[in-house]
Amino acid sequence: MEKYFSILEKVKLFDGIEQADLGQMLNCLEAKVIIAKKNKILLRAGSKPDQVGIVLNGMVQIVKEDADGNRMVIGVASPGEFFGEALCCAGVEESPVSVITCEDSEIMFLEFGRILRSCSHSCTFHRGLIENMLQIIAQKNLILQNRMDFLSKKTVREKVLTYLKSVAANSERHFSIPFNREELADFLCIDRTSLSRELARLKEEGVLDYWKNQFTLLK
Amino acid sequence: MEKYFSILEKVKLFDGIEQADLGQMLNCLEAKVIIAKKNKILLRAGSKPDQVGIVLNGMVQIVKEDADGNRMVIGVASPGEFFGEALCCAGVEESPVSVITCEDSEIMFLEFGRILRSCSHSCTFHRGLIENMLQIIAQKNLILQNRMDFLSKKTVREKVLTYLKSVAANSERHFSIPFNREELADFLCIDRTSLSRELARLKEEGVLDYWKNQFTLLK
DNA sequence: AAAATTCCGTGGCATATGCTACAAAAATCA
DNA sequence: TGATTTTTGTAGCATATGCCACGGAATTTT
Repeated sequence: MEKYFSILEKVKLFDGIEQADLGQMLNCLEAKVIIAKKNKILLRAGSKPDQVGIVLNGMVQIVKEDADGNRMVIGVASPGEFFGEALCCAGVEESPVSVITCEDSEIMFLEFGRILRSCSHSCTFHRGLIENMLQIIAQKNLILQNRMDFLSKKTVREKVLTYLKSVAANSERHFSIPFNREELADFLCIDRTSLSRELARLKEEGVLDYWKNQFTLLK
Repeated sequence: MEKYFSILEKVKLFDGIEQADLGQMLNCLEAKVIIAKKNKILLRAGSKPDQVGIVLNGMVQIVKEDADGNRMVIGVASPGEFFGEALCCAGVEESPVSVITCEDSEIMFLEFGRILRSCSHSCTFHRGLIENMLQIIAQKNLILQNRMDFLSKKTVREKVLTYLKSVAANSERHFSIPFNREELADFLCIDRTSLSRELARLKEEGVLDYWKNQFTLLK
């Protein structure tokens, strides 16, 4: 297990846990590491999620399939990130999503029940784990909420402006965004060319100025 | 405090807490009840949220104001529901939302820090509280996630079908929804008449049948 | 039963938007 | 440097969609 310590250190769930305690903790949580080939199913939709997965290396996709069998990727997890935690915490019986490796990967699984319930050794880190978990999920919550703010807008213009303003709120009138055009369009769930067109209009109207991923809100 | 017990019983956060423990617990959590007139600000955007509010009676709105000062209602809480929990758990420093009474109301406030950290009396219910909190937030998470699924669709048709399928997945091909047309349109963030039009098309094409809020998916 | 209100569908209309195709610019690579 | 790929903007087009107005049906109130 020790060889994974360097990556485990970066896992948010373990924030504040002493490196020295890591070994005992993993033991207590019944940590198991599996080596998975590409396209291996780690969690099957419909089954009950009772483990939290941590990506040690490689990459996994969280996918959802609708009734017609169309596969939709709703998220990915890279090394240091994890999956299944919200499902476990919510206590769902049938997972609405599947989790699949999209590269050869190493995955660590923790028994969720062991995170919540202190073991007989009364390990001191359980409280920290739970607090971290609470914080992680709550933050995810806020991100989703925030994202809904502009997804709920009807027009392209509103979506873009709402997004840009929400970014600007945290910084200056001049700022850069972590997306190129296509990614931004995907993020806002709109067509790329419609986005470009609307940005051009906004610039022409003097509402904002931009160059590549650098934006300035005017007025 | 005792007069509030009947409503507190229904608060999810207290699931599994014995009625007999309620008094001591409220004391431990530094519960305070305030009586607020309509339009009283309970949490001001920009301030640090460190209390969880429980609506005992009346009603509150969770509102967000954009840079232009447009007020947008993003949620309400009725008796038995609470607010501020996700913000506290996430540890945000500046609340992105305000909370305002929209009727004369009675509100109970709990110190969030007291929920997380056991007090010196080592009250037995803390663990239960935290588990409840975790579950509540995680479930909210899944609801948001689910809602994003159809909000992210581009066309009215896709949004409606995705929504109806997600409802049908939990029941039969024949089912009813908890919305009338206008509410459904609001929920899906589309125009009501566009919704009616698209439903008419889908019926004509034999994709589904409906009467009021009763739907049947065909094919 | 009459009146008022809510709910729902339809038609007309302007236009915003998705889509395709293409080209210029920028970035990356050889 | 030259070639290739990626990124971005623009134009044309068909149509889906928001919006307004209206009317009928259903429901509630008086």
